[in-house]
Amino acid sequence: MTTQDTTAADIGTRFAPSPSGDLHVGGARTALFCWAFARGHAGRFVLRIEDTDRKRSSGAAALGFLEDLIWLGIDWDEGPELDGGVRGPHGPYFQSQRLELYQAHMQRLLDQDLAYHAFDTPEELDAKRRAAREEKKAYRYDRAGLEVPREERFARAEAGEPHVVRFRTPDRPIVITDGVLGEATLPAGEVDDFVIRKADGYPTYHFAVVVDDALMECTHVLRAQEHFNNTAKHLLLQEALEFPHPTYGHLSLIMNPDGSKMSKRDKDKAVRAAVKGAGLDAPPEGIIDAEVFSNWQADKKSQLDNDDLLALAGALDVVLPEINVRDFRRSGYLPEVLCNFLALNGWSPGNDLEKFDNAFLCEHFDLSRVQKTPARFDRDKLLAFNLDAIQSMSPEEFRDKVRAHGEAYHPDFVARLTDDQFDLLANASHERSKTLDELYRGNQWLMTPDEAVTWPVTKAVRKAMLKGEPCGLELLEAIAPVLEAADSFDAEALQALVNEWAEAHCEGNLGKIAQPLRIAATGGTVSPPIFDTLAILGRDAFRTRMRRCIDSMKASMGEGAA
RNA sequence: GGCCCCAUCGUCUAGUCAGGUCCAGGACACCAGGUUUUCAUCCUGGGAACAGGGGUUCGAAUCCCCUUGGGGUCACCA
Repeated sequence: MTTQDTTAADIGTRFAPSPSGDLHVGGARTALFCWAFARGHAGRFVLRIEDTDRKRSSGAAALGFLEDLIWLGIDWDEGPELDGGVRGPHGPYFQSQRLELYQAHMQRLLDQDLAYHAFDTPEELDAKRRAAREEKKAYRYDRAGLEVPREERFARAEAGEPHVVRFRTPDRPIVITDGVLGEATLPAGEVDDFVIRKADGYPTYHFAVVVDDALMECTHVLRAQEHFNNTAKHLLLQEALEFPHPTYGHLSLIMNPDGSKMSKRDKDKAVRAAVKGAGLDAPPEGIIDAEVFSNWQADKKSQLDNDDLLALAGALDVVLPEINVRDFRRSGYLPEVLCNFLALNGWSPGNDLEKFDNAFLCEHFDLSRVQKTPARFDRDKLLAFNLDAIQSMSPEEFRDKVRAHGEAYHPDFVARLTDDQFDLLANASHERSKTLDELYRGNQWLMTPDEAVTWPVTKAVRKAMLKGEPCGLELLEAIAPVLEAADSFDAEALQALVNEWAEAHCEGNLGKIAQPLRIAATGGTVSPPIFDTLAILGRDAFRTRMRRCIDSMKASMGEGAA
């Protein structure tokens, strides 16, 4: 279990997900650790696609998660490439393309009676499983298949009778040695004669993983803790096939803050709660298909596809919990921050150090410091890390990154602004940005045409505009001509101008006039610093808005009095 | 339910393997002040944990046992 007597060049790790368009954060962390371990030991990092489930892997394999890995900064030495190519000497890297390989090793087991054909029907097995459940006992396969004589088994299989192949599990305790958890012993009888080839001829996960780890020379297998008990099966298979045992390391799961398992279903859950809260029995106009919606409502276990979920969440103003790497990217997290934070969930370098980059992780990652307990995913802390990273960027770096993010996720927003406006906005938003997405979510006032801005009289608006003597609205009317006649409309000039005016008219209290101006410019009370806000908007747009605001406020005052 | 594993502030964790320097350190969150033209930052201070019970030992967060709690797993899914 130590790597002391293995030379660094011999080390190989792999990340072996089933094909999917999205990478779950738990998977991302597993990939990150496997990658860091290989890189830190001058080893190989292999990417393998576990697509032995024909039902789930229907059609062309969706390999969108490769993009997620690349975005995170995780590269691989062997495996499929994004453009459809392949690299590495141990291919193919899709298990569905390695069937002959499995078959050859399967035959060895069959010939040696280490495995056998079994003809039980799924219905028979189901019945036995149910019976075991009713007796409150763990189900174990009863070896009914072995009651058929050997010759007959081969003959019937040869004749094409539907069957599976089961591994003949030796009747003895199994010791699992794990680089993270230490040693565990499963009592004899715990592992039954598990299926290694399905009726459709495909190997099961257990068989494929053992053959491939050996053939692809994976010396270290880091995977989720849900595989811990499977390791016993894999150890047995390795012995039967005379393969070496890799070093195993089982990583604890990543949980929600409430302790439940982090799952894509959480997104549906959040939206369902909002739908229920809003008392909706049909989708908001034009958001998603009504039939899709009602089917989704009828079956509480069903899941909406991501675009529908996003649309519905947007309409209901709920924030979806980020689950996949893609979600975090969309929310404006930086890849290096996500890696750092993911690594910190389950590993720590010690010495109270918690901010580090991937290079550091590669250099220092080791199994002995991996946490054994499940970690709850704390988005607040991730957000704080992201804030720190954004604040340490140069203005140029922030502008470029926030712009790239906008072009990907808010193209209409970016298109609506001139480059100068965008740069002003980026600079004004930098110090208050926790994510790359906030600029877009927080500045919708820039997206509204000047003639369409409205001024709802919220509590904060009432306070800034209508309270005090003189009230904000009066001040706004007083300063309007001054601003309209301003020589220059850049932030600095405006600041000088308004400051001077405030000196004369508000006893130097800038706050008295700043909020009315902000409300006039944006329709609300939140925006970047006021002079930046005005400068970004520009003189003409601001004048239009200010005049309309004054009219609107007067109108609502009239209503209030009536 | 059977089996396996685990257990430090609300959360992520340092300290545990080589028992004393730990009436337990850091970070996030929280609370109280302060800075600030809104929001967000930012600054200062504060509360907050060794799950419980037995041992071993001069001495235990650290070693052992039990209880409790948590997680995983019991498919022709991976």
